[in-house]
Amino acid sequence: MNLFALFVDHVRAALSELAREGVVPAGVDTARVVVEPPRDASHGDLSTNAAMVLAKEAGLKPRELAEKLSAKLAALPGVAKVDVAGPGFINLTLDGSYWPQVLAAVLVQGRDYGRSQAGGGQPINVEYVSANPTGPMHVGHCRGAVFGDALANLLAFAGWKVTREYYINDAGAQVDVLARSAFLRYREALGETITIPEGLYPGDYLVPVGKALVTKYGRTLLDKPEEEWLPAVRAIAIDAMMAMIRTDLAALNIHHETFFSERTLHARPHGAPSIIDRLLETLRARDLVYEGRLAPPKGQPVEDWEDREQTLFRATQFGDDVDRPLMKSDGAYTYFAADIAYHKDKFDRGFKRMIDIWGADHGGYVKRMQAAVKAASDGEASLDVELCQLVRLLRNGEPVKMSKRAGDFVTLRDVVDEVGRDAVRFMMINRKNDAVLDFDLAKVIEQSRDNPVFYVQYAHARACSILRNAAQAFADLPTAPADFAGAALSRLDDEGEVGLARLIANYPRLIEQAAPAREPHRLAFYLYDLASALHGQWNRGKDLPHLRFIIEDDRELTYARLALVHAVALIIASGLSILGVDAPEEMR
RNA sequence: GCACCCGUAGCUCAGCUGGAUAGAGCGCUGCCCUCCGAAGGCAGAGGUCGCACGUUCGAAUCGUGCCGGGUGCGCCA
Repeated sequence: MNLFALFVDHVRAALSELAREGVVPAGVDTARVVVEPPRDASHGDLSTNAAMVLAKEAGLKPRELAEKLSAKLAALPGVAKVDVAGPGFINLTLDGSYWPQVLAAVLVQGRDYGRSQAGGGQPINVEYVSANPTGPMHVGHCRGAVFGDALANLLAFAGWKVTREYYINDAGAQVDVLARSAFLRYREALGETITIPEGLYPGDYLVPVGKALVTKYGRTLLDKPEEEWLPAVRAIAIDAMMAMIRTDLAALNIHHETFFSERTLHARPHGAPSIIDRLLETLRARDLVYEGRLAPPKGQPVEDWEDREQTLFRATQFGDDVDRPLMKSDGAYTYFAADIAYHKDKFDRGFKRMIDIWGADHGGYVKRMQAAVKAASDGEASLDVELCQLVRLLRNGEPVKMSKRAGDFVTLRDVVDEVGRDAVRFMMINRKNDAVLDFDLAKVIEQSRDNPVFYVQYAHARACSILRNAAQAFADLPTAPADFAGAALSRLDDEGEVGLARLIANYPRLIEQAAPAREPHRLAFYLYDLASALHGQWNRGKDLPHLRFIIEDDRELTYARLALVHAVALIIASGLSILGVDAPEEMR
C-alpha cells in the first residue's frame, strides 16, 4: 500500500467531482499533482500541491481551488483535518486509524512490503563491473561493482525483470599481453629464471597459471613459435583470470547471470560472417555507415595523426558530436564496433531497456554508445549510462599510498578482507555515484554514530535485542511479525512512535522514486534516518520510562510497541538486503 | 577549443525531478550521565545554496551566460 499514490487518486476523484459540478473544467491535466509528506510534521501527514498546479487551468485562484478541493477531501474516511496553507498547499491530517493500517500492512507483507509493480515485469539489462580479464580486481573496480549490484536489486524490487551482465573484454591486445605474461610464468615453472619486461603483467597471480600450463602441456610449448602457443595459453589465462574475478566478486556477494564474451562477436566459424560483420551490413543497409575523413582531435595534439579515409558510423544523426570510426587502420574492428554489436545483441535478446555502469573516465563514450543503441535497435531500445566517480582510499584521513610499481595495486580483496563486505558495500552506496567518494578504512569499522554502516546495522540488532528481551518478560509472546498485526496499534500515539510510522509509510514511495532515478544511495540515507529514529525513541525511554518498548505491567501496549519494532526491523532488513548488506541480529 | 560531471554550514555530504522557516553527521559551545537502558543524551551557534540574468504564484532544483574544480577528446580497452 502506497499511501501517497492512494491520495493522488483521491485528489483526482475529487477533481472529477468538481468537474461534474461545473466548478472546474473537465479533464484537467493532473500529471504534476503530487502528494508528499510535508517537510514540517506540524503541517500534518500529507500535503498536496494540486491547487497551485491546477489553478490556472481551472480558472480559479490557488487558494479558492484549494478550499473547494479540501471540502471534498475532508469527507474522505480516515481524514481528520484538512488545512489550506501558504500559497495554496492542502495539508491533510489523518485520524488514528491510518498508521495502524500502515503498520499492519508491513507486518502482514513482511519482506515484500515496499515491493512495487512499477517496472511492470519488463526486462532490463544491467551491465556492470566488466573489468578486463588480465588480473585480480582492484579497489577502483569496487564502486561500480557495488553500485551496479545495488541498482539491479533495487530495480528488481521495483518490479523489473533484471538481468545482471558482465562483458568480458577478451578480444583486444591486452589479452595477448596477458598470454605472453603467462607464458613467461610457464617457462619459470619449468626452471628458467625470468625477467619480466616493461609492458607485460608482472603480478605473481600468473604464477599458478604457468604451473597449470606445465601440467597440461609439459614442455611441449617451449619450442613452438608464438602464433602456435598463444591462443591456447590465452584461453587458459583468461579462464583463470575470470575465475579469480568471480571469486573476488563473490567476496562482495555479487553474482552475474550472464557473462558475455567479446570474442564471440569477432568469431568467424568456418569463414562465416561474424556478428560484427552482420551488424555492419545492417547499418550499411540503413545508410548509417560511410567512408569519410575526420578532423584531427582538438586539445592535446596527436603525434602520429594520419589523415585517412575510414569507415565511419553516423553518430551525429543520433546526437553525438562527431561520427565515429568502426575500423582501425590495420583493418580490424574498433572496440566501438564490437560494442555496438554487443548492445545490438542485448536488444536481440529482448532488452529494450539497458543500463551500463562505467567509470567516470569513460564519460566521453556515453553519447556515441547511446547513439549506437538507438541506431542498432531502430529507435526501439534505450541505454542509460551511470558513471561512477573515483574513490579516494584513505586511512585516518591520510591517502593510502599506492605504489606506482606496476602490478602492485590495492586489490579489492585486500579492502574486503580488512574492513568486511558490509562496510565496503554500504559506504560505496552512501554517496551519489557521480560525486567523488572518500573511503576511509579506519572510519568504516568505527562503532559510532558517524559510521553509518554500524549505525544502521546496530539499529537492526537493537530491534532484535528488544524482541529477545520482550520474550523474557512475556513468556507466551508470538515470534512471527504477522502475529503482531492484530495488536492494539492505535495506542501508538507518542510523537516518536508516529514519526517512525511516518517513515515506514514512506518506504514504498522511496523505492518507487529511487528506482527510476537509478539512485540506490537514497535508500542508504533513508535507512540512516530510520535507524536514527529508532535509536532516538530508545533513548527517550531512558528519561521517560513510560516510553520504553517493554512495559511489564501493560501487556497490550507492549504488544503494540513490539509490532512497531518488528516493522522497523523488517524494513531495515529489507533495505539492507537491497544494498547487499547483512542485517545482524546482534553486534559482536 | 569542445563535451560530460561537480560547486549547499568550518569539514564530509543529503535535499524526495519546482514548494512552505534549506537538513544530517563531524567539529565547535553549553548542560546532563560516571548503580539500575551512555559502544552516550539534550540544547545552541553556524548558510548571499559559486556569480549574474531569465522562466512563474514560487527556484538550491529548470534555461542561458560567466567563474572555479574534476574527467575525457582518431586507430587504445
